Amino acid sequence: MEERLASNRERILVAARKLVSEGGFREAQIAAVANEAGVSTGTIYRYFPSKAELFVEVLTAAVQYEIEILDQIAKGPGSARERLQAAVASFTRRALAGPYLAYAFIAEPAEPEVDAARIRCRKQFGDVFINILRDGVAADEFPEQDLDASAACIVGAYTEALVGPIGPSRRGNRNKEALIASISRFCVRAVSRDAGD
Amino acid sequence: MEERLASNRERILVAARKLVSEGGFREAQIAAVANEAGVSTGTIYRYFPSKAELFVEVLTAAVQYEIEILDQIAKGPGSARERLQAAVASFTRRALAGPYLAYAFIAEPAEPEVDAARIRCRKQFGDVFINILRDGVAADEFPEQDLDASAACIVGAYTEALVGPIGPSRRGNRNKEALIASISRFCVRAVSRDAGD
DNA sequence: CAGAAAAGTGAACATAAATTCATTTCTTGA
DNA sequence: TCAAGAAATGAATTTATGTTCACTTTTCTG
Repeated sequence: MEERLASNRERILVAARKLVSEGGFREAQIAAVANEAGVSTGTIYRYFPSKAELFVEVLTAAVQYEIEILDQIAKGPGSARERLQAAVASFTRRALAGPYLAYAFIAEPAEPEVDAARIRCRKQFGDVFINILRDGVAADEFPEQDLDASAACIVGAYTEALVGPIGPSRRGNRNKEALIASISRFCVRAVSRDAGD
Repeated sequence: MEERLASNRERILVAARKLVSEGGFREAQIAAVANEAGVSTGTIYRYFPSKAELFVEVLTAAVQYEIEILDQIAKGPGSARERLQAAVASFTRRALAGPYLAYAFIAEPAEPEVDAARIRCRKQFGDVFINILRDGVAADEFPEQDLDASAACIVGAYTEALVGPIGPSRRGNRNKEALIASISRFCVRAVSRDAGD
């Protein structure tokens, strides 16, 4: 039954993502993934050629999903400022709901291949923001600025705020919506002429 | 000779820092450190109880040095805005000159102990910025804001801009001073009412 | 239903890297 | 100078983990 094949593959991916989200790449050994997925280690190698390729797929799939949502926002209606604030808030809100992606995204994995994929993904995120920023500068909503640098700073800012020492896992349950608002306001102000509030 | 003892210890630390700076924690095995320092692996264990403790010391020493410089700036003269811009520029300039610390700082090391030290260090950096921001808000230079979140965002912003896909190691030699200026302007705007330029 | 093919298994293997320790080399003080 | 203790060595050991493969179980087909 090819349903089972597909379902197994999916289960392995889900298990791998779960482990990464909970303990980073460090906790996601093949044996642990196999256990979590309810299969044997050998089975994993029937579906994925190597640990590295498995995790590249985990990472890119998660990022692809996020990128699509952000892209919708970036290409949608509203001023550049509104779209930027919406994009940052949307990402951080989902990250806080279950900080899956955020961890996978910041952790430095052992395998160079996965690391390379991570860098590519960060670039993709940056590109989404570059588009919004370009619109904003063209419409004279935002001042002239180095778009590459601003985009990288935005990605870094919200990532650190989510998983760094401030992040929800480190301190007691601070108000999540307040944190989301603080982060997105920071990012909007950072590329604007004035705070706007 | 106890001079030699101290000098050996120092050589090991320097060698470890060099390897981390060049290839991240991944490249810094005990054997490599021993080779770089010109001692045997056994000798390293005469000076450090474990690999983890060696790298905790490497990390905290490097960060301590940076923190002191930033603290000077934070406690020095000038408006909060000026001090913030100077602090960010100072850090990024040194990081670009030899991206030692920046890499050590972002890389996820294998050992949980080192990872914990990294989080603590990020917190320390954040605290420096919190002080500047608090001054600025008190003097009504900056609008009211979540200081913890802003500080984390600042640390994340410049870190990502330095070592992420934008960083000097990824693209051709863009103008370093221009990058420094872009990053620090981003951070200052992000906490200010207006861009100020 | 039998037999072939596919899928699944997990113990065994391979590899890499940290740590140890029996042995050697060096330093010091009588 | 020499013995005693400290320091250094690096091959051997341990540990951790990715990968393989001979074998078992399941599924499909004539």
